[in-house]
Amino acid sequence: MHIKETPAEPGHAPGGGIGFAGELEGPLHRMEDVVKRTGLTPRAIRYYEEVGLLTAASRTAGGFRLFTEADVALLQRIKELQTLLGFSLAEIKETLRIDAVRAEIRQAYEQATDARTRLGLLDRAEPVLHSQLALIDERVGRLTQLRTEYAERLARLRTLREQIRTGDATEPAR
Amino acid sequence: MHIKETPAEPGHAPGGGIGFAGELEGPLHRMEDVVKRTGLTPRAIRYYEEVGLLTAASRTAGGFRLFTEADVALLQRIKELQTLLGFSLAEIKETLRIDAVRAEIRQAYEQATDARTRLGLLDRAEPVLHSQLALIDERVGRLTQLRTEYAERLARLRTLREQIRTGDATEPAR
DNA sequence: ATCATCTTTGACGTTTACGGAAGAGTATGG
DNA sequence: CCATACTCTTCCGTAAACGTCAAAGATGAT
Repeated sequence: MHIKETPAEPGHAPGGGIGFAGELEGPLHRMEDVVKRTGLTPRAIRYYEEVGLLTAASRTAGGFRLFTEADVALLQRIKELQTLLGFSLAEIKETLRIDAVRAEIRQAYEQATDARTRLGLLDRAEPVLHSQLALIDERVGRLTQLRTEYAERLARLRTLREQIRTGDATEPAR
Repeated sequence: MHIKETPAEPGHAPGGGIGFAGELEGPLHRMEDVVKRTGLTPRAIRYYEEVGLLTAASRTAGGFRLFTEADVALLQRIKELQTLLGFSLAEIKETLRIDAVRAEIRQAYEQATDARTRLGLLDRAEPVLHSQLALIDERVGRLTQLRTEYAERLARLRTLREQIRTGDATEPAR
């Protein structure tokens, strides 16, 4: 599954030269670039690969990792799921697995296996998507509520300040 | 700051008897009650105190912690911020610190010194509230965006399933 | 060929947020 | 007074998610 091995062309002018027809999988990026684009550290990226969040990247003849554009996107997604939703890597892995199933289904759909299998996959994928959507909704709800609180506080604070500024103090004199 | 030391009346009938006039700070709760009401563990609660999320609770003569109703509310808040918003304890601490500052300013305001002092306090409080609001807004924004993605995926997944169910395959025949 | 960077694989260290057990003391119904 | 249940502090352990060297090799530019 997944043919992805040491390619022949590692470097290929990274910075302006748009390769003419002939490339099959787009440009590949070295660790440094990916680090810059994702804001992650090399260690983190390697760790993600280690725990199976990414399929092992292809390598140069010397052993340097080469990431595809899809890898970069995946890493950005991972970071978002982590920081925005507070997902653990395990949860993220599950999420990505669902995505993979979705992609598989799309492919399988086109390559048509049997309907029962596809339905089974869909049925398993849906509740997970559902629960995640629910989780997002709940979080948005709570955050919105919290936001309202803070906004009200800010408003009151400003009102107070204005009152003081206009000399409209609670106790004018004694 | 904060007068809060070993009180004289620890037990005082916890479960039905509403104390008549005379209590100044409401009923105090033992660890077990707090645990039941918050769903937290004693260890976690002690840990929160240890890292300064709560001001150290008062104690019985023997050293048992006694929590106020405010403590319980705070613990519930902590749990919410943690599980629902995915805040780290550090972030929660910061949030609570802001709240404390706000409360302090409110007190100072009510105890009214001169107008200049009050204005100064308000001016210092505002940017903090502002940044908190901005943080929440950003989070809500990203979450909403993520939500849209998920909703779309779910919709597509359902569409696919329906297509399969109705036998509406891509290739009807060859 | 050579130097300055990068990258790799270990391997061990660190932080966060508690869990769990030990040993001792406290609270309380009977 | 006593048994039983709770609680205290202390200290060690842990799982997750990397951080941080170290030693060695790989790349790219000069």
